[in-house]
Amino acid sequence: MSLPHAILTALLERPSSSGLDLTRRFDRSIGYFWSATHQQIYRELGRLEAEGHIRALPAEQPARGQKKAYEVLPAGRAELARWTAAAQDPKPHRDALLLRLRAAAVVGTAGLDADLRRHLELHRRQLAEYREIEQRDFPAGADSAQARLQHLVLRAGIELETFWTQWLTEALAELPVVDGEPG
Amino acid sequence: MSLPHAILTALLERPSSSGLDLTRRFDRSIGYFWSATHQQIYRELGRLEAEGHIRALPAEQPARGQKKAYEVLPAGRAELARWTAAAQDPKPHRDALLLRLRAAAVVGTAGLDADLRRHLELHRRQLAEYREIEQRDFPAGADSAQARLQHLVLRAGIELETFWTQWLTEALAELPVVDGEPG
DNA sequence: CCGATCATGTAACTCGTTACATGATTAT
DNA sequence: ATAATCATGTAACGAGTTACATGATCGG
Repeated sequence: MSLPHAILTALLERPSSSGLDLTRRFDRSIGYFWSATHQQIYRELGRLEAEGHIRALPAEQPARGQKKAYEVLPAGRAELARWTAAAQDPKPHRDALLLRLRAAAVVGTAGLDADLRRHLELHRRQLAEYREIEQRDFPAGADSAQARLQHLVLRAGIELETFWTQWLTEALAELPVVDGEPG
Repeated sequence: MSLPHAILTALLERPSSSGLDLTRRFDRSIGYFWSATHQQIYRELGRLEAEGHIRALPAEQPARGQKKAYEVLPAGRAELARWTAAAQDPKPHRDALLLRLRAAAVVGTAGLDADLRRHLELHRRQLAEYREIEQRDFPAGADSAQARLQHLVLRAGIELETFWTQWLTEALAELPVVDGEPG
């Protein structure tokens, strides 16, 4: 149950955003570690409004096709603070790439290298993007408490992408030696 | 669509496993990077059998409560090989812990440290477990192609857990300075 | 016999995904 | 006008989760 809290966070970071505004920010920013489609976001905005956690800003529009901006209500901010401090078990991992390598150990690695190279390239691009954001938004020097936390989260992204580029490079180096169908 | 392929891999690694055998191995081993509950596994075993990818070993038992062992059929092995080599886009990330820190940047970090310490301890234990497995199953020396791939996957787990323990330590070091509700 | 546990399954629900529908606004 | 795109939704489905049901086996 994290999507409503992701939306509350995004709405507090930028009040009076619309569904589409939020959708765009779930393609970057917040979306780097919690993705969501516009269908999910509209559904969840409806629920959050029904629960009294957010409200649509008054604008007497007949809805469909018209922009609709929201703001977080005190109850929504309280719920987000509660959730942030609450104990939560880490979700079990699911990584299709690691699973594929384990499968390749059984059925062979034929044809696998092309997609590994593609993934390596994707991770390199993501890493470059994170580093640009870091230089733009977190230049060296005095930071507010808020900025330090945001920078910490960004560094997690940078270090994870760094890991994946290194690991994929290593995997590709091991692959050709192993090539060909066994059995 | 990775669960059926995770099951095919597990079944090829150890043929004539039952649903419960598989369930137990999805709590470790394969489950370290693709978790699944017994309900998911039984449902998927039914589908894989209906598709002709696996078959129940003959044992004339009336099913309910009786052990039922499966083996992978040639069509299942072919499907696994196809899936392993096929291009697949990486799934968008979802990390509740990073989301919580981003939320904490907005609503404050009060009460967050306890759960961060708990997560740190969990990651330390997981790392220790991976290192034990490495020493037990991959001692230094000549490896088969299969063992080298399996070791590569395990090293990914080790390096990811290493990252999280370091990052959480850093996060906890930054936290107290920031403490208290803003606003 | 009886409870614990092994083993297989059903049912109901939520979350996420994919495809499609509909109205409003803007540029040509 | 009309095509593109902005903006908000509906519908159907599949994967994953939680709670429960049922039969078999084994130790006391």
